Amino acid sequence: MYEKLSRKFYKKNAIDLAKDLLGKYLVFREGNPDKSNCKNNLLIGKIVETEAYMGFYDKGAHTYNGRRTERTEVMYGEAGYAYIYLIYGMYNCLNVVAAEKEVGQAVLIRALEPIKGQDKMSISRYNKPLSDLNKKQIKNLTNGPGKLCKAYNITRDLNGEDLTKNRLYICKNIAHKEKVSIIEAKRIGIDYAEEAKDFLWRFYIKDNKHVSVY
DNA sequence: ACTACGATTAAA
DNA sequence: TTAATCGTAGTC
Repeated sequence: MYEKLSRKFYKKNAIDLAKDLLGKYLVFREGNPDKSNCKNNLLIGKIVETEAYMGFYDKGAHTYNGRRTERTEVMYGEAGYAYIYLIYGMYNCLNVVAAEKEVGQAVLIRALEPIKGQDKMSISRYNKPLSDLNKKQIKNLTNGPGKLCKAYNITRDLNGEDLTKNRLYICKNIAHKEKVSIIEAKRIGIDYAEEAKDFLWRFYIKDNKHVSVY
């Protein structure tokens, strides 16, 4: 019932991709993807919140004004690859590269609703089994860009990972097609971005309880 | 080489 | 409201 998104799906501007990714499923296989027992290592979360970073004219984007460095190189590459960077010296953020090559757009994955592997996520986040977590900790498993990377054990050594391959990828549910109501809001944490800080380029599923800050 | 700071989080 | 924590990017 889950079907992996194709390269073509990602080849659109970051705003459209950010909206289209809502309600899709982020899947990560820990360990060796080729092993037959890999179902035990599967982490799945529904994407409930995203932000679009639109490249050249977007003062909030790492690629603003054509800025091109070793770090941002992946953003200028082909769509459907993971751009992962370290923020505030201690948290990783996962992005999906959008649009055509050389455009420099990406979508930040801001929050997930845990679907499968919550026990593993709990260990990664709190170094404690799920049964030992309090209500707040359960709510906070994956409701932020740094939190979901911690829960999935996603770090920068997965930077540049091809999301059409078998380790980290995104699926749609073809058995159960869900209509998502999308709320548009200002992006978070880019107060320095002048006029761009007010653009409504943050998107989340209406009424979903796993969205990050309101 | 030196420095300022960030697409965040958790705790006070 | 604030500290934590270090790679990145810009400057010298």
